[in-house]
Amino acid sequence: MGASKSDSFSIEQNEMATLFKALSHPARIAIVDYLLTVDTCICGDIVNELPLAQPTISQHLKELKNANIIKGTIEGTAICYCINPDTIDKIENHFGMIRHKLKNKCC
Amino acid sequence: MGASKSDSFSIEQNEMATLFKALSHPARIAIVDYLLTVDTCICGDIVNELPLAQPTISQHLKELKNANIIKGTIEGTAICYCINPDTIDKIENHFGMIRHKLKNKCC
DNA sequence: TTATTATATTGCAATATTACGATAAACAAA
DNA sequence: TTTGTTTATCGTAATATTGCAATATAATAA
Repeated sequence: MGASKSDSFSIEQNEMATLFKALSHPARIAIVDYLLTVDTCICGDIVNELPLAQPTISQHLKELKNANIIKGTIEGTAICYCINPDTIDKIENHFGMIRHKLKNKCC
Repeated sequence: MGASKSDSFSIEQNEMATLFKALSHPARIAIVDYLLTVDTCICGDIVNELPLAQPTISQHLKELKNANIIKGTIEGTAICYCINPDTIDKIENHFGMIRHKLKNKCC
């Protein structure tokens, strides 16, 4: 088939899968890394930082934005992209839950 | 093209992307969830828990194992799969780093 | 108005993923 | 041995992802 049976899983499971999918490509990890090293949030020069064409980077940015991992605000002609700390919190909480449940396990 | 330009990114970036890709499907999130709710680690019955055929689940387990998110040890005819806490640590550390770097940002 | 600059969208080819039936492999029990 | 039980692999169809050239859009500058 190819399409995932997302109906069969919980909303929470689908949400987490969507977040991880947004982070599942090295270019998108690199974009997040870059956003974290730049002092200001003005980030139109990501194109110069990565070995990918502008449309490809625009596409990766869109996926990160759709997943709420970054947010972008228009700043004249440029766009200011930056990390959305709320989503980072969400992912951290998920792993906190995993860590908590692991405490009582045999592994 | 379709293939990602993994050569162009750092080893660390590729590693994290691989980990997130392993978690980027609701069925694999559900498998991790299930492993966390079961007291013992004997997990051959995941097939009964998820609405997917046995070969599909075997494939998802293989991907989780390749990414070191779970480990499996042979237990007679069955296989005991369980979470690999080391990999959970690795992911948590990554977000710890993100959180740390975010402290000084404008977002 | 006409550039110029920054970003997004479209369209398409190459590749990867997902799902499952059929089958194989490995092992225990009868 | 044969039978059943458990897990893995093969083959294949349906779908999704990736990357980029070409083009479009939007805002500013001249």
